[in-house]
Amino acid sequence: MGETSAEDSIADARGEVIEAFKQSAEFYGLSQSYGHLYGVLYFADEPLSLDELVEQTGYAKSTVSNAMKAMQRLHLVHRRSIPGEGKKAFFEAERDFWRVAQEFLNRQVQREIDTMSRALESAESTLEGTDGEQAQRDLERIRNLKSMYDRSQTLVNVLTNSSLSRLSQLVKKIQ
Amino acid sequence: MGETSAEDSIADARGEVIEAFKQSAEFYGLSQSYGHLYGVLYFADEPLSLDELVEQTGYAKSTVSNAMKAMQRLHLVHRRSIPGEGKKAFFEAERDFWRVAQEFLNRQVQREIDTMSRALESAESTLEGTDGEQAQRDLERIRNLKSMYDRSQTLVNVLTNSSLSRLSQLVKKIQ
DNA sequence: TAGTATATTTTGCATATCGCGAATATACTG
DNA sequence: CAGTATATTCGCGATATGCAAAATATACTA
Repeated sequence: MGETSAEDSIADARGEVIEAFKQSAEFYGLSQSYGHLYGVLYFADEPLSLDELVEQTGYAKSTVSNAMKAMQRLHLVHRRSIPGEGKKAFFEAERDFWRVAQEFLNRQVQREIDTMSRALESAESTLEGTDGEQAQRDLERIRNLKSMYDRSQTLVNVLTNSSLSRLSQLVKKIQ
Repeated sequence: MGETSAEDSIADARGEVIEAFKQSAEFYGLSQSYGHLYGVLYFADEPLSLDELVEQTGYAKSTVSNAMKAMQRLHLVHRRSIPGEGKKAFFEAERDFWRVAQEFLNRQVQREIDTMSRALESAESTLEGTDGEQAQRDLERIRNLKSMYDRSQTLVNVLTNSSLSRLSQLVKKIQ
């Protein structure tokens, strides 16, 4: 039985976590490559360039470039330029998932809620002057939806404006 | 200028809401047809059969059948059989989104957290006996992740075990 | 301002997904 | 247990997506 070198242990440990990131990426509807690239950045000690990411993952440069663009939009990675390094771009992982979640709630989910709320308000006013049983039933269902979306809106506001520690304390209380 | 009939108003109002459902479906990574079918069921006064759904949406029966199967898995629709109607299946929308979200958290998200937690624990024990600066840095990053996933686990537990009204009250207090 | 290193876009291809109609399987009825 | 109504699966064509390699655009440097 041979000894396991520190390098091997580190590679093994990172490999396991990166594999889990790949599965998570798939779970959230992203392609596995995002999880892989995110994982490499997560363990990197300093920001990595496109070429370094290509070298460490084996993906094509275009793949990495597109992934970086997409993950920047999701606030999963940040772009940094390093003075004296020319045009070269460097990327680092956002390691605080709470920030990522807040940005997502604040932008994407907010849009979803807005779209739905507008549609519901419009449908509501369409039916408000309409008589008949069916119209009244529809109106009630629309108002139910609206009140649910209003509650969601409140929840999103709270989540995007509270710190994680504040929420953690509250969660503890509930439990 | 002609008067708008009650039927037209109802159709218009439903159309707007269903269109918003289609966009929502896309937002959550599902195909638009799911949103359309869900919307039709949302406004239906009683459970609808496959054929009725085909008639109201224009999709092929196989499309509707597959969509119902998928949405049942997501707890967005429920299957009901009506006594005396033979094999015929009827579907109704789950109108309480909070239930849908709870089921999703309880099943899918729980699995995601479990997978990641297992990977992190394994990686942690791989590195626990390893010396060296890099191993220590990795170990700390892994432990950070683990503590974040533990907090998520707590949050999921709270959300899946609390009623919406209880949570709403708390949210009001925070705000 | 020319040169060079680098990022981004485009292209082509393989693969996955969607919705459809036809074929098959299933479960109730008489 | 045969017949029939119904649901489900299968295979197809069209469309979209992901990846890699090549072409183009960009920004710094000397």
